[in-house]
Order: sequence, then C-alpha cells, then structure tokens
Amino acid sequence: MNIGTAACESGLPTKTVRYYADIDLVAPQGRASNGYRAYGPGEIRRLQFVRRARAFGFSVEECRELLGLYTDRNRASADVKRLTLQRIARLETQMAELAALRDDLIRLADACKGDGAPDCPILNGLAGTKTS
Amino acid sequence: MNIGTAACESGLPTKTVRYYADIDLVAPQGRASNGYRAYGPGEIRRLQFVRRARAFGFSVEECRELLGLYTDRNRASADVKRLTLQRIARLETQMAELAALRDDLIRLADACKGDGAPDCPILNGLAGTKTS
DNA sequence: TTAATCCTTCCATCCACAGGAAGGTCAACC
DNA sequence: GGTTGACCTTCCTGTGGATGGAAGGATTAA
Repeated sequence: MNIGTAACESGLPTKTVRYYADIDLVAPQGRASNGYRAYGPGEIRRLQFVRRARAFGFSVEECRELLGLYTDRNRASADVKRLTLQRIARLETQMAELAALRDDLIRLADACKGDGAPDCPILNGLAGTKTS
Repeated sequence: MNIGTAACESGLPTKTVRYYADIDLVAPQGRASNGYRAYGPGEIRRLQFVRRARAFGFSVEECRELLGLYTDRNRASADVKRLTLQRIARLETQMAELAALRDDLIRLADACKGDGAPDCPILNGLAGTKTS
C-alpha cells in the first residue's frame, strides 16, 4: 500500500503520515523498489490508533508510549489508565483556567456599554486600572 | 530605562520584551548612545497591557489591535467589546470541546479495571474497537 | 583590576505539522 | 510513442510565541 492509500485508510493527511515515518512513530513496513513507502494493515491500524489518540489530546510522545503499550503483548492496562487519568486531570485544569479567563472577560464586557465613548472599561481593565 | 528594568517593571521576561521590540509590538522609545534599548513609563504601561491581554488569551495580533485602540484617543469602545465578545465565544467553544474529550476519556477510564490484565478497554477504545 | 552583571545580535529549538519546489514514477488515453 | 495527470520522493521554509544559548561589547561594584 502506498502512502496515499495508507493516509486515506487511516484518515490522516499524507504529510502527517510521512511525518510520523520521519519521527519513527509509525514506520512503514519497508520501501518498494521505486523507493515508495510500503504500508500494510498493521501500520494502518497503528496510524488510526494515533489519529484517535491525538484527537483525544494525547501528545505525540504520549502516543508513542501508548503505541508501545498497544503493541506490547504483555502490556499492563494500569499504565494505560495512568496516562488516561493524567490526561483527564490536564483537561480539568485547562477547563478551569479557561473558565476563569472567560469569567474575567465577561465581567469586563458587562461593564462596557459598547458605545463609541472613549472611556472603555475593558481597556481600563486590561491596563490594570481599577474598574469597579 | 534599560531593557532589564523595563522587563522587571512590566513583569515580562527580558527575552519577551526584546521579542516584542523585534516584531514591533511595543517598540522602545529609542536607543541610548551605547545601543541599549531605552524604555519610558509609556512603554512600560503598554508592556503591562500586553502582558495582561496575553494572559487573557488574546493573540499577539489581537494585542496589536487592542494596543492600537488603547493608544487611539478617538477609540471606539464598541471595537474593544467586539474583540472581547469574540474572545469569550472562542473560550466557550474550547471549553465545550475539552469537556467532550474529558467525558469520552472518563467513559474509557471507567471501563478500565486498571489492573495488569492485558485486555484494556482504553486501548480498545482508542483503537476503534467497540467497547460497550 | 577584575569579576559580575547587563546589554547587543544572531542562531537554534520547541510542537505538530503544512506548503511548496524540483524532480522521479506510473497508469491511462490518443 | 507522446502526453497528460496523479502520485511519489526529498528538501527547505514557515507557523506562534516565545525560550535558550553563544559570542562579544558595556557598565558597575568591590
């Protein structure tokens, strides 16, 4: 299977598949006589796996680790669960930070009439001037 | 005021202040005779402004726009409010996406006993195998 | 005087690719 | 046989927003 087909089957852009080969995340089976990368069903499965894990926000390095566990027949699901719980915790933190930001911005926006007046509470807020 | 002092006063790393000068986001007043960047109170205020706006998640380009409005005496607060509301909407979207991810991961993690057993529902889930 | 600190420029690095140039390969069609 | 067009290769550059470091000049305190 050429890289185009592999990309199509795995749902990844060709560039990404080539990139994953470059960084040795998912290496092709080998090379055809013309130098083309050759992919088999196993690589497709791994590419799909990485695509899903990336969509779940795992970094490429985490994907590498997950792939190792995925491929390892003696894998311990405890390790996988650990990574997943870490990822969940990171998501919670990110969400809390975003929520705090949003609340601050909402407070600023609420104080702003939004007309053409030159005195803008948002700018004052960002400038550190007291707003309330 | 030299760049070190300006960095200290504004709460930004020296490197970042220099970077902002390079990309012409906050230019120094001028240069001293020895070539050192010279900052005044006005620049400090703008650096602080950018630091806060960046902390609020505005991109550097948005900061540039906000700075323009901040500096413009005939600024219209409607423009500022528009940017802020856009930013809030973007935050809401991001949070919703993160929440969806988290819920999916929690569902996977819940299905996983987390023992040493080789059959891991999380890996199966990431691999696209049916889990429920 | 000398050591420490500060400043300058320039270059490299991070993440995870994306875009594009220059050129080789292959199948189909006229 | 020629030509188009799709596909493949490598290599280089750029993204955002800095950060780290090297090499070298300036300033300052002891």
